[in-house]
Amino acid sequence: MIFLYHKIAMEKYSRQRELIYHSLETRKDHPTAEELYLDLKEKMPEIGIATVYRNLSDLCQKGKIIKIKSKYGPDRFDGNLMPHIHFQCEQCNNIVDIELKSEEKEKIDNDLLAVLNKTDAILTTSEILLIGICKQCQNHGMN
Amino acid sequence: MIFLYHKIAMEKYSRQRELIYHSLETRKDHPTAEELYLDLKEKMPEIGIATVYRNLSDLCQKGKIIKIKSKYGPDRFDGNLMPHIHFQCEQCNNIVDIELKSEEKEKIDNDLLAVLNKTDAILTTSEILLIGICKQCQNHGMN
DNA sequence: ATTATAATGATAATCATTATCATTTAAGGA
DNA sequence: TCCTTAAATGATAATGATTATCATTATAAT
Repeated sequence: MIFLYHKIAMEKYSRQRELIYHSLETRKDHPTAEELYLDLKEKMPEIGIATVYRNLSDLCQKGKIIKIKSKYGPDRFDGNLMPHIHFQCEQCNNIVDIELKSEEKEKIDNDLLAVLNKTDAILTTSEILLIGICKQCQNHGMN
Repeated sequence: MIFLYHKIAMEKYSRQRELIYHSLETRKDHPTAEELYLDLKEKMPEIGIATVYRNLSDLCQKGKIIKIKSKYGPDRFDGNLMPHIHFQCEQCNNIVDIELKSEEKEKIDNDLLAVLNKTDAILTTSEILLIGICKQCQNHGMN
Protein backbone atom coordinates (compact mmCIF):
# COMPACT_ATOMS: atom_id res chain seq x y z
CA MET A 1 0.00 0.00 0.00
CA ILE A 2 1.29 3.41 -0.95
CA PHE A 3 0.39 6.57 0.93
CA LEU A 4 0.56 9.78 -1.01
CA TYR A 5 0.74 13.01 0.89
CA HIS A 6 2.05 16.52 0.74
CA LYS A 7 4.96 17.84 2.64
CA ILE A 8 5.67 21.52 2.92
CA ALA A 9 8.92 22.44 1.23
CA MET A 10 11.33 22.98 4.10
CA GLU A 11 14.99 23.79 4.31
CA LYS A 12 17.18 20.88 5.16
CA TYR A 13 20.50 21.44 6.88
CA SER A 14 23.70 20.94 4.92
CA ARG A 15 27.32 21.24 5.98
CA GLN A 16 28.06 22.99 2.69
CA ARG A 17 25.48 25.74 3.15
CA GLU A 18 26.56 26.19 6.75
CA LEU A 19 30.18 26.64 5.64
CA ILE A 20 29.30 29.03 2.82
CA TYR A 21 27.12 31.18 5.02
CA HIS A 22 29.51 31.20 7.96
CA SER A 23 32.41 32.12 5.72
CA LEU A 24 30.59 35.12 4.26
CA GLU A 25 29.40 36.17 7.71
CA THR A 26 32.93 36.35 9.04
CA ARG A 27 34.91 37.48 5.98
CA LYS A 28 35.28 41.21 5.67
CA ASP A 29 35.86 41.25 1.92
CA HIS A 30 33.47 40.50 -0.93
CA PRO A 31 34.55 37.39 -2.76
CA THR A 32 33.29 36.23 -6.12
CA ALA A 33 31.62 32.82 -6.23
CA GLU A 34 34.81 31.29 -7.56
CA GLU A 35 37.07 32.92 -4.99
CA LEU A 36 34.80 31.60 -2.25
CA TYR A 37 34.75 28.15 -3.84
CA LEU A 38 38.54 27.95 -4.00
CA ASP A 39 38.80 29.02 -0.39
CA LEU A 40 36.20 26.58 0.91
CA LYS A 41 37.74 23.69 -1.00
CA GLU A 42 40.64 23.80 1.46
CA LYS A 43 38.38 22.98 4.39
CA MET A 44 36.04 20.75 2.38
CA PRO A 45 37.77 19.33 -0.69
CA GLU A 46 34.67 17.53 -1.95
CA ILE A 47 32.60 20.71 -2.32
CA GLY A 48 31.49 21.48 -5.88
CA ILE A 49 31.27 24.91 -7.48
CA ALA A 50 27.64 24.34 -8.43
CA THR A 51 26.83 23.98 -4.76
CA VAL A 52 28.49 27.30 -4.05
CA TYR A 53 26.53 29.09 -6.78
CA ARG A 54 23.30 27.34 -5.75
CA ASN A 55 23.60 28.30 -2.10
CA LEU A 56 24.75 31.85 -2.78
CA SER A 57 21.70 32.30 -4.95
CA ASP A 58 19.38 30.79 -2.34
CA LEU A 59 20.88 32.80 0.51
CA CYS A 60 20.39 35.97 -1.54
CA GLN A 61 16.74 35.20 -2.14
CA LYS A 62 16.24 34.61 1.56
CA GLY A 63 17.91 37.94 2.25
CA LYS A 64 20.68 36.42 4.34
CA ILE A 65 23.44 37.73 2.12
CA ILE A 66 23.72 40.40 -0.57
CA LYS A 67 24.84 40.12 -4.17
CA ILE A 68 26.91 43.05 -5.36
CA LYS A 69 26.92 43.82 -9.06
CA SER A 70 30.54 44.77 -9.56
CA LYS A 71 31.31 47.58 -11.97
CA TYR A 72 34.19 45.46 -13.25
CA GLY A 73 34.30 41.67 -13.23
CA PRO A 74 31.90 39.03 -11.92
CA ASP A 75 29.36 39.45 -9.14
CA ARG A 76 30.53 39.55 -5.56
CA PHE A 77 28.85 38.47 -2.36
CA ASP A 78 28.53 40.19 0.97
CA GLY A 79 27.47 38.76 4.31
CA ASN A 80 27.27 42.15 5.96
CA LEU A 81 23.65 43.14 6.45
CA MET A 82 24.36 46.32 8.39
CA PRO A 83 23.56 49.53 6.50
CA HIS A 84 26.57 50.32 4.37
CA ILE A 85 27.66 51.30 0.92
CA HIS A 86 30.48 50.08 -1.27
CA PHE A 87 33.58 51.57 -2.73
CA GLN A 88 35.25 49.90 -5.71
CA CYS A 89 38.73 50.83 -6.85
CA GLU A 90 38.81 51.16 -10.62
CA GLN A 91 42.42 50.04 -10.68
CA CYS A 92 42.59 46.98 -8.44
CA ASN A 93 38.83 46.22 -8.63
CA ASN A 94 38.68 45.64 -4.89
CA ILE A 95 35.42 46.44 -3.17
CA VAL A 96 35.36 47.58 0.43
CA ASP A 97 32.50 48.34 2.79
CA ILE A 98 31.93 51.83 3.99
CA GLU A 99 29.95 51.56 7.18
CA LEU A 100 27.38 54.26 7.85
CA LYS A 101 26.57 55.83 11.16
CA SER A 102 22.82 55.78 11.64
CA GLU A 103 22.65 59.55 11.19
CA GLU A 104 24.54 59.29 7.91
CA LYS A 105 22.29 56.53 6.70
CA GLU A 106 19.20 58.53 7.60
CA LYS A 107 20.45 61.57 5.78
CA ILE A 108 21.11 59.64 2.60
CA ASP A 109 17.85 57.70 2.84
CA ASN A 110 15.93 60.92 3.25
CA ASP A 111 17.58 62.47 0.22
CA LEU A 112 16.81 59.42 -1.86
CA LEU A 113 13.23 59.16 -0.64
CA ALA A 114 12.63 62.82 -1.46
CA VAL A 115 13.80 62.13 -4.98
CA LEU A 116 11.75 58.96 -5.34
CA ASN A 117 8.58 60.60 -4.07
CA LYS A 118 8.25 62.33 -7.41
CA THR A 119 7.46 58.95 -8.89
CA ASP A 120 4.78 56.61 -7.59
CA ALA A 121 7.14 53.76 -6.87
CA ILE A 122 7.53 51.84 -3.63
CA LEU A 123 11.12 51.65 -2.44
CA THR A 124 12.41 48.25 -1.36
CA THR A 125 16.10 48.89 -1.12
CA SER A 126 18.90 50.99 -2.53
CA GLU A 127 22.41 50.33 -3.68
CA ILE A 128 25.16 52.88 -3.65
CA LEU A 129 28.48 52.21 -5.28
CA LEU A 130 31.26 54.75 -5.09
CA ILE A 131 33.99 54.36 -7.68
CA GLY A 132 37.47 55.80 -7.56
CA ILE A 133 41.05 55.04 -6.68
CA CYS A 134 41.99 53.49 -3.36
CA LYS A 135 44.93 54.57 -1.20
CA GLN A 136 47.20 51.69 -2.25
CA CYS A 137 46.69 52.31 -5.95
CA GLN A 138 47.34 56.03 -5.53
CA ASN A 139 50.72 55.21 -4.04
CA HIS A 140 51.77 52.35 -6.28
CA GLY A 141 50.45 53.88 -9.48
CA MET A 142 49.07 51.50 -12.06
CA ASN A 143 50.24 47.94 -11.55
CA MET B 1 60.14 52.37 -52.03
CA ILE B 2 58.26 51.87 -48.76
CA PHE B 3 57.88 54.61 -46.20
CA LEU B 4 57.25 53.56 -42.65
CA TYR B 5 55.71 56.09 -40.39
CA HIS B 6 53.49 56.44 -37.38
CA LYS B 7 49.96 57.52 -37.52
CA ILE B 8 48.11 58.54 -34.41
CA ALA B 9 45.23 56.20 -33.69
CA MET B 10 42.21 58.20 -34.71
CA GLU B 11 38.53 57.47 -34.78
CA LYS B 12 37.11 56.77 -38.18
CA TYR B 13 33.48 57.52 -38.88
CA SER B 14 31.06 54.64 -39.29
CA ARG B 15 27.35 54.62 -40.05
CA GLN B 16 26.92 51.87 -37.47
CA ARG B 17 28.49 53.80 -34.61
CA GLU B 18 26.57 56.89 -35.59
CA LEU B 19 23.31 54.94 -35.50
CA ILE B 20 24.09 53.26 -32.16
CA TYR B 21 25.07 56.50 -30.49
CA HIS B 22 22.18 58.50 -31.92
CA SER B 23 19.71 55.84 -30.87
CA LEU B 24 20.91 55.86 -27.26
CA GLU B 25 21.01 59.64 -27.22
CA THR B 26 17.35 59.89 -28.16
CA ARG B 27 15.86 56.82 -26.47
CA LYS B 28 14.57 57.45 -22.99
CA ASP B 29 14.85 53.84 -21.82
CA HIS B 30 17.91 51.71 -21.12
CA PRO B 31 18.14 48.86 -23.57
CA THR B 32 20.39 45.84 -23.28
CA ALA B 33 22.89 45.32 -26.08
CA GLU B 34 20.62 42.73 -27.65
CA GLU B 35 17.50 44.89 -27.45
CA LEU B 36 19.37 47.70 -29.14
CA TYR B 37 20.71 45.32 -31.78
CA LEU B 38 17.24 44.00 -32.64
CA ASP B 39 15.91 47.53 -32.89
CA LEU B 40 18.74 48.84 -35.10
CA LYS B 41 18.49 45.84 -37.43
CA GLU B 42 15.21 47.27 -38.71
CA LYS B 43 16.91 50.39 -40.01
CA MET B 44 20.15 48.64 -40.96
CA PRO B 45 19.61 44.93 -41.56
CA GLU B 46 23.28 44.20 -42.21
CA ILE B 47 24.43 45.32 -38.75
CA GLY B 48 26.03 42.59 -36.62
CA ILE B 49 25.64 42.11 -32.89
CA ALA B 50 29.42 42.16 -32.41
CA THR B 51 29.47 45.67 -33.82
CA VAL B 52 26.85 46.73 -31.31
CA TYR B 53 28.79 45.28 -28.37
CA ARG B 54 32.05 46.70 -29.70
CA ASN B 55 30.73 50.22 -30.10
CA LEU B 56 28.84 50.20 -26.81
CA SER B 57 32.05 49.23 -25.09
CA ASP B 58 34.06 51.91 -26.92
CA LEU B 59 31.47 54.61 -26.28
CA CYS B 60 31.53 53.73 -22.59
CA GLN B 61 35.29 54.05 -22.41
CA LYS B 62 35.11 57.42 -24.09
CA GLY B 63 32.49 58.46 -21.57
CA LYS B 64 29.85 59.17 -24.19
CA ILE B 65 27.38 56.67 -22.74
CA ILE B 66 26.99 54.84 -19.45
CA LYS B 67 26.80 51.14 -18.72
CA ILE B 68 24.31 50.23 -16.02
CA LYS B 69 24.88 47.04 -14.06
CA SER B 70 21.33 45.80 -13.75
CA LYS B 71 20.32 44.13 -10.50
CA TYR B 72 18.49 41.54 -12.60
CA GLY B 73 19.46 40.48 -16.12
CA PRO B 74 22.16 41.68 -18.51
CA ASP B 75 23.83 45.07 -18.56
CA ARG B 76 21.92 48.06 -19.89
CA PHE B 77 23.09 51.18 -21.64
CA ASP B 78 22.20 54.80 -21.07
CA GLY B 79 22.86 57.78 -23.32
CA ASN B 80 21.78 60.27 -20.68
CA LEU B 81 24.82 62.04 -19.24
CA MET B 82 22.88 64.49 -17.08
CA PRO B 83 23.19 63.83 -13.35
CA HIS B 84 20.60 61.24 -12.48
CA ILE B 85 20.04 58.02 -10.63
CA HIS B 86 18.18 54.86 -11.60
CA PHE B 87 15.15 53.04 -10.35
CA GLN B 88 14.67 49.40 -11.22
CA CYS B 89 11.38 47.61 -10.68
CA GLU B 90 12.00 44.21 -9.13
CA GLN B 91 8.93 42.82 -10.86
CA CYS B 92 9.16 44.00 -14.47
CA ASN B 93 12.93 44.68 -14.35
CA ASN B 94 12.46 48.02 -16.12
CA ILE B 95 14.95 50.73 -15.30
CA VAL B 96 13.94 54.38 -15.44
CA ASP B 97 15.92 57.55 -14.96
CA ILE B 98 15.25 59.78 -12.01
CA GLU B 99 16.53 63.21 -12.94
CA LEU B 100 18.09 65.25 -10.15
CA LYS B 101 17.76 68.95 -9.67
CA SER B 102 21.21 70.42 -9.13
CA GLU B 103 20.41 71.10 -5.47
CA GLU B 104 19.37 67.48 -4.99
CA LYS B 105 22.49 66.24 -6.68
CA GLU B 106 24.66 68.49 -4.53
CA LYS B 107 23.01 67.28 -1.36
CA ILE B 108 23.57 63.64 -2.21
CA ASP B 109 27.12 64.23 -3.42
CA ASN B 110 27.96 66.04 -0.20
CA ASP B 111 26.58 63.20 1.89
CA LEU B 112 28.58 60.66 -0.06
CA LEU B 113 31.76 62.71 0.03
CA ALA B 114 31.47 63.13 3.78
CA VAL B 115 31.27 59.37 4.09
CA LEU B 116 34.14 58.75 1.71
CA ASN B 117 36.41 61.26 3.42
CA LYS B 118 36.91 58.78 6.24
CA THR B 119 38.86 56.68 3.79
CA ASP B 120 41.77 57.99 1.73
CA ALA B 121 40.21 57.19 -1.61
CA ILE B 122 39.75 59.56 -4.54
CA LEU B 123 36.19 59.59 -5.84
CA THR B 124 35.72 59.29 -9.60
CA THR B 125 32.02 58.66 -9.86
CA SER B 126 29.08 57.16 -8.01
CA GLU B 127 26.19 54.96 -8.94
CA ILE B 128 22.90 54.91 -7.16
CA LEU B 129 20.29 52.32 -7.90
CA LEU B 130 16.94 52.41 -6.18
CA ILE B 131 15.01 49.15 -6.21
CA GLY B 132 11.33 48.66 -5.62
CA ILE B 133 7.99 48.25 -7.33
CA CYS B 134 6.86 50.62 -10.06
CA LYS B 135 3.36 52.08 -10.36
CA GLN B 136 2.23 49.69 -13.10
CA CYS B 137 3.30 46.59 -11.20
CA GLN B 138 1.58 47.81 -8.04
CA ASN B 139 -1.68 47.98 -9.97
CA HIS B 140 -1.39 44.85 -12.07
CA GLY B 141 0.03 42.69 -9.30
CA MET B 142 2.54 40.04 -10.26
CA ASN B 143 2.31 39.13 -13.94
C1' DA C 1 15.58 0.91 10.07
C1' DT C 2 12.75 2.83 6.49
C1' DT C 3 11.22 6.32 3.75
C1' DA C 4 10.85 10.73 1.46
C1' DT C 5 12.95 14.35 -0.43
C1' DA C 6 16.24 18.20 -0.11
C1' DA C 7 20.89 18.85 -1.32
C1' DT C 8 24.93 17.59 -3.48
C1' DG C 9 28.69 17.14 -7.13
C1' DA C 10 29.85 16.35 -11.88
C1' DT C 11 29.06 18.14 -15.90
C1' DA C 12 26.24 19.70 -19.83
C1' DA C 13 23.86 23.68 -21.32
C1' DT C 14 22.96 28.42 -21.57
C1' DC C 15 23.60 33.28 -21.62
C1' DA C 16 26.26 37.40 -22.17
C1' DT C 17 30.23 39.14 -23.86
C1' DT C 18 34.79 39.24 -26.10
C1' DA C 19 38.30 37.70 -29.51
C1' DT C 20 39.59 36.39 -34.13
C1' DC C 21 39.98 37.24 -38.81
C1' DA C 22 38.92 37.85 -43.57
C1' DT C 23 36.48 41.56 -45.91
C1' DT C 24 34.71 46.19 -46.37
C1' DT C 25 34.82 51.05 -45.85
C1' DA C 26 36.33 55.72 -44.71
C1' DA C 27 39.81 59.18 -45.28
C1' DG C 28 43.77 61.15 -47.03
C1' DG C 29 47.04 61.68 -50.41
C1' DA C 30 49.20 60.96 -55.36
C1' DT D 1 39.75 59.69 -59.71
C1' DC D 2 42.53 56.02 -58.20
C1' DC D 3 45.65 54.11 -54.53
C1' DT D 4 46.94 53.14 -50.12
C1' DT D 5 46.32 52.49 -45.27
C1' DA D 6 44.22 51.30 -41.31
C1' DA D 7 39.96 51.44 -38.75
C1' DA D 8 35.63 49.17 -38.64
C1' DT D 9 32.69 45.66 -39.80
C1' DG D 10 30.12 41.08 -39.66
C1' DA D 11 30.28 36.19 -39.06
C1' DT D 12 31.42 33.19 -35.91
C1' DA D 13 34.52 30.84 -32.60
C1' DA D 14 35.94 31.25 -27.95
C1' DT D 15 35.51 32.54 -23.33
C1' DG D 16 33.66 33.46 -18.76
C1' DA D 17 30.00 33.31 -15.56
C1' DT D 18 26.08 31.16 -14.18
C1' DT D 19 22.23 27.85 -14.35
C1' DA D 20 20.06 23.32 -15.39
C1' DT D 21 20.11 18.36 -15.32
C1' DC D 22 20.38 14.19 -13.09
C1' DA D 23 22.04 10.24 -10.70
C1' DT D 24 23.69 9.79 -6.00
C1' DT D 25 24.09 11.10 -1.10
C1' DA D 26 22.63 13.01 3.24
C1' DT D 27 19.22 14.73 6.40
C1' DA D 28 15.17 14.40 9.12
C1' DA D 29 10.98 12.44 10.29
C1' DT D 30 8.26 8.25 11.15
